[in-house]
Amino acid sequence: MVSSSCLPVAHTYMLFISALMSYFCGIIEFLIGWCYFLDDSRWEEERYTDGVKWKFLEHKGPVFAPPYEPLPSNVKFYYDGKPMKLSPEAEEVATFFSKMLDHEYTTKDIFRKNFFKDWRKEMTSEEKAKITDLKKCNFTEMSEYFKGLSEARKAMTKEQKLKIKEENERLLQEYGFCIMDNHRERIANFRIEPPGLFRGRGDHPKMGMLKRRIRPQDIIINCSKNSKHPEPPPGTKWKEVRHDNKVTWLVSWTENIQGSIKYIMLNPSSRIKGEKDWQKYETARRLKKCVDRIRAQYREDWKSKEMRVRQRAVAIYFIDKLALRAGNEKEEGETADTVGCCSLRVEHIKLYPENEGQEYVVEFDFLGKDSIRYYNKVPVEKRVFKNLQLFMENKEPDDDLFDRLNTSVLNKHLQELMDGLSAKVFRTYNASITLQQQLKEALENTAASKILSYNRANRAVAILCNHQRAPPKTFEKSMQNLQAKIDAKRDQLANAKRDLKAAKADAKGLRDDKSKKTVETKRKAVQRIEEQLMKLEVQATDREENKQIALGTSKLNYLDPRISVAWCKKWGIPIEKIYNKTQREKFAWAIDMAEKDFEF
DNA sequence: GAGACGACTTAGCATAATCATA
DNA sequence: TATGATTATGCTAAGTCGTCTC
Repeated sequence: MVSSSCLPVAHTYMLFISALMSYFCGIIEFLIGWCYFLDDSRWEEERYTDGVKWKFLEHKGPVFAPPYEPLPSNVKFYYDGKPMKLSPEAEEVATFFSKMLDHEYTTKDIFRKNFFKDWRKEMTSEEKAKITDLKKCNFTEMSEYFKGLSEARKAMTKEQKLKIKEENERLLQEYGFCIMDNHRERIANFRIEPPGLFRGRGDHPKMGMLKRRIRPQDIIINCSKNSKHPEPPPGTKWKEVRHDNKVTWLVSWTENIQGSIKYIMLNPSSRIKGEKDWQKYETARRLKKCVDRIRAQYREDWKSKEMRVRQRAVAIYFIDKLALRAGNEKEEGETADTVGCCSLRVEHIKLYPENEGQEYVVEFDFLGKDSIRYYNKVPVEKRVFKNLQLFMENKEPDDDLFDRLNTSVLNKHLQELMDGLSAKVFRTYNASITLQQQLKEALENTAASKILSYNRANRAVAILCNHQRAPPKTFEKSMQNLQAKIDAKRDQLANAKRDLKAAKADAKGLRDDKSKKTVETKRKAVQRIEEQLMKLEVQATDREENKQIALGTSKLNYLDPRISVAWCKKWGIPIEKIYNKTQREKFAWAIDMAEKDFEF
């Protein structure tokens, strides 16, 4: 819990008011709730014990995907060059494919094979008998039709767009919020995922499979007994209505691709998510206090007589030093072949006793989460190197590097070293401590360069955590545009400087007030242009350095927001320069409680 | 201890909304 | 005011990790 000194004045004041009015027993509960609504200091509310997440939960249930609208009769599907009217079920699935025609997915064999197999399941027996080859299917007319619709949407009048916006807002107000205990909370994803073709990442064996439509009878509702239960659409029933207050979800269903459960949960701005987020960073701060001991321990364990201990110790070293993920085992053939630390295979690393002037270099090359490539060459301690050589001895490339280790064993060990410690805490800790250190080291002075140095620090973390993105499609062009702007600004500056020089010469000869004033004006103009130029140059550097790096993920999930808030307060940088609206909402708890002297 | 499962966090991409500029 | 660029938001896949069962 936060110390009472952190409580905002407004909150204290409201509590005082409510204390004064406490004899109005009937309204006291309402008042407290009202106070929390107003001052947003709900992070300081008492927490439940025994895994209870809430006492009261009421919501309106999910919003279902709109029903399928059959194609107009002039839009045709062709098989083997001839138009063919499809049954509504088969047609719907065909539209999913046609909407993706421009995407690389539809050129991939696995995607096409999976799609065709599932599509055929939706066909009538006549259709099934006729449509036997995907290559003979022509979806272009359908594809053009949907492109047309999307163009039409873009070309809508202001009034039409406004109408849609209003309808969305109405839906949001009705379904986008719930009441959890005393608060009206925003729901994250109140719309059920529409049917479509599964888009797995990387070489996913199930890409292209049909993601089926979710119906009310697939839905489990979770709410409190004494709440007004959400109504299923007329003529339908929920699969189940349950009242489990040990979980935070409001709605769940089982998806058909992997058979996993999907949930509707609250928005990151909610009390329940904010508190959890805060807790996560507090655990990472506890790791800071004992990380030296843990590091000494795993270094000691590199020498252990037991192979499993040595493997564990080297794995923790990687997780700590390189911010690798834990690496759970995955079911073969069910998902893309990706790995993390514990699931690394021999083929994923190469050992160099010497490389480019460095000793004991390990080269990592593997696909991690979301099939993002991790490539890194790092020098390691001799003992680690020798251990790795040993772990790889007499193994095939596709054998596990750490054959005596899995995430369960690893996390059990970490839990023993520190309460609440698991592999992912190292990522949070190393990310946050890196940001804090880098911000301390940055010496820039102006607001613009301060923000650049913040972005640099953010970038260092993104690189550590290997958060990559595809370079934006418009990157080259936008870079050229920016360069053109910089060139123009340079010319402008040269002109302004020449003007200033001339004005100075005039003033020297004339020695009157008017020409002195002119010099001053010209001087200011030069100054202004210099500042503008610097700003542009900073922007160009920032953009270039960010080409393939995604900053958002670390900002949102790994960097203790209190570090950023404190930094903003210390240097008088508006928080809006660092966090946009959504981020400010998510980090409201940190903005509320962090002072300029906050230390991670 | 293995394996399945459930609940939750973390992730990149697509699209919508907003902003800047001609 | 239209258009293109940029940023914010939405979407949902893919991880982590604890618990339960055998």
